Amino acid sequence: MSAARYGVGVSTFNSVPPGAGISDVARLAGVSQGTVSNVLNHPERVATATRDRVRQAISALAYVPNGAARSLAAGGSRSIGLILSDLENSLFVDIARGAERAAAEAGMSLLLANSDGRLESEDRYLDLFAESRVLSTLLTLNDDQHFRQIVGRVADSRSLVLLNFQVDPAEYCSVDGHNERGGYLATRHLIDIGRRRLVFVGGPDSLRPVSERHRGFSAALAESGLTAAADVTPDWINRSDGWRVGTGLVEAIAAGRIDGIVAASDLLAAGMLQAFATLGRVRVPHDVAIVGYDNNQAAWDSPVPISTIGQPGEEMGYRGARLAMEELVEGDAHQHRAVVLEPTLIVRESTVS
Amino acid sequence: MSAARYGVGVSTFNSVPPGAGISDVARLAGVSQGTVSNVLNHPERVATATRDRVRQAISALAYVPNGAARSLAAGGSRSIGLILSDLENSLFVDIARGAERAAAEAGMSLLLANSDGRLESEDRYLDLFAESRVLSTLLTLNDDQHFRQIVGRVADSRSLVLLNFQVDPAEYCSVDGHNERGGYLATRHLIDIGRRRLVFVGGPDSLRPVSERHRGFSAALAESGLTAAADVTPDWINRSDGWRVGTGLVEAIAAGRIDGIVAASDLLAAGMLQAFATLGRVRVPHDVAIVGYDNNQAAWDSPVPISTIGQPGEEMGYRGARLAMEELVEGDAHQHRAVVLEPTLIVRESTVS
DNA sequence: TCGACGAAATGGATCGTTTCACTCAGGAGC
DNA sequence: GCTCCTGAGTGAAACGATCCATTTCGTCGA
Repeated sequence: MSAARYGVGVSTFNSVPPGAGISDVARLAGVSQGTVSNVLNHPERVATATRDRVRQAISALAYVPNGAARSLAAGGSRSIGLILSDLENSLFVDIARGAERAAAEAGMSLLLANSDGRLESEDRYLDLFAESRVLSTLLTLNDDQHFRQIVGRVADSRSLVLLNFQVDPAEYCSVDGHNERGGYLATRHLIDIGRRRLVFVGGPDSLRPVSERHRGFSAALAESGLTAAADVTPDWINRSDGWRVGTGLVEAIAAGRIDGIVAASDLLAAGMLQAFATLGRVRVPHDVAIVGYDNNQAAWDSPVPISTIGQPGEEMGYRGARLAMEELVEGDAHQHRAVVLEPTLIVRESTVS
Repeated sequence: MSAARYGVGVSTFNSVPPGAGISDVARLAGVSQGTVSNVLNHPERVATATRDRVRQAISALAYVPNGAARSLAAGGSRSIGLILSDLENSLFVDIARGAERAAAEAGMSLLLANSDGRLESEDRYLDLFAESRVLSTLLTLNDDQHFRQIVGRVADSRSLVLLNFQVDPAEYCSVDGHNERGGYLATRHLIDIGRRRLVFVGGPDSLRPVSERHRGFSAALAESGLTAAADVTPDWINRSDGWRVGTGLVEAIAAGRIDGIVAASDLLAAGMLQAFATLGRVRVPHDVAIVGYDNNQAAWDSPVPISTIGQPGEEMGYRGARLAMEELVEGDAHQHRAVVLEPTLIVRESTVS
């Protein structure tokens, strides 16, 4: 978090005509400012009659409390920030929904931002949130490098909770899906339906969740005395990477050297499926069974609905926000925690017809 | 916008330990507060040497300006708010991206909120944004009723721009896709490829965009001297509605009474496609050609990629934010405008094989 | 009748900035 | 040598709430 952004150009916007302030309300209701403030924030301290009078004045003047003044005087906002790394991915939308629910329950509000996975945006929003004095920031992450860079700059003690990324509880709180178990479940499922020549189609090892899923894959194989039929590492985990990889695998599948694929993401799986469908030499699940990961829209929208590992996105968001709040309440006594959520296997037609 | 939300329960969070303030920086750099403020906001007013000294002090203390105090003193924030009605729909994600770009270009920031299409959430966030004194709010809308309810409560003069919804420029600025033209384009395309027995699968008429698309459909038919083969009005425009409708249409299609469908949304189209695939009596596009609307992920992820009408979502967000800013700059001289963007036909395999 | 008490309301200090009227050097022009 | 500028920096008054120590007042018990 850089200490400041210098030289913000100041263009000239006409500011909003100031509406009624708390003092106007107080005058109209014939009470002091303090009383109006109490009606707003501690209604129980104010006698019913007074309260009603004040409320009437409030509506009459269409008074809207000034959040800035409130935060300043109260020494902090009542909101938490959430920086999402990919709004296209429905997992993150679920996370947002869960976090918002937790915030609403606690009477707080949630500020959203979309970093599109770009380090500089993550940075910018971290700054912005710091300036807004949000009580806490939730940050979704999937890249080890980003993690290192970011935490290097988070100098202040404001609380930070990482989502979709597990870190040493000595450093931060985090909420993550159990990626290793997910990889295991996917692989186990393929083995259970009789597949033996399995491949893990992953992505760069810098993507932490991917490498963890890979570990689960290997564990399941080892457990059954199998070894991987091949190892495939696309550049990234998007649909187009799946397409490329899929094209490259057709030969091996047609030749019977591969009969099951664990993909590190649904997009990857969907891309492969498209490649297979286009090239036409491989039928799913007959010739090869595929399991994806994340339970994205892409998974059930696919030509052949894709079996996948469901991540509890909403719960991830909810737990993350709760964790942030606990951290606030407990203060120095707080011990960071790494919450790990269980993934679930969702069987669709890409593995059993 | 209700004047206030009463009785917000106040739970007790430990507030963030206050960091260095502007006066600490000033002291360390040996200048006045005013000068520090100038370094931050009007660097050109400060001599280079002084400027550097101040900046050093800023990093040394890890000073982060307090946004609340800033907004309070400056009489307004430098952000605009955007309330999205459906994060699952990629159109809205595009809108967010466009709005953010416009904001960033102007040195402003964008506050996001997801209303999930619920009136009460739209309301709550409108309130929240009003308290945050955002300069302007962008609101995506698709329902006539919501529109009426909302504007009834927006009492203050703060600027509001409506997205994905066209209104009388006497009332508000708005940016919308040209839905009638979109409906026309879709229908024209079907006619051009030789289909004659066409159906519009819509949704409740309260959904403004839907009824407009329907108008375009009718216009295209009339132009070619055709009449609609049937009229279908599902309860809503989601995948499940498509499924239901699709099931109901199979008979007519198989009998050759329908050979082309214009769907009011891609989800609707995708649902129908799924129904057809499952029931197995109808082939797309051989027996029936389908055009969707929105160019969602669902459209290209579908078993048969769906021809669709693309909405310029990113541009919609960008133009909306620009409009909001113009409104701010022009002040009273401002004339509301209704920007209407051209949709484009995207041909995929659901209409031509 | 008086004092004590508690609930209700008061009013001013406070939060951390921005803004603006001002002071102050020092250089240019006459 | 005098005035007049100009660019750089100062310092205190807002901004609009919250907070809290204090005052007011009605009631109750003795």
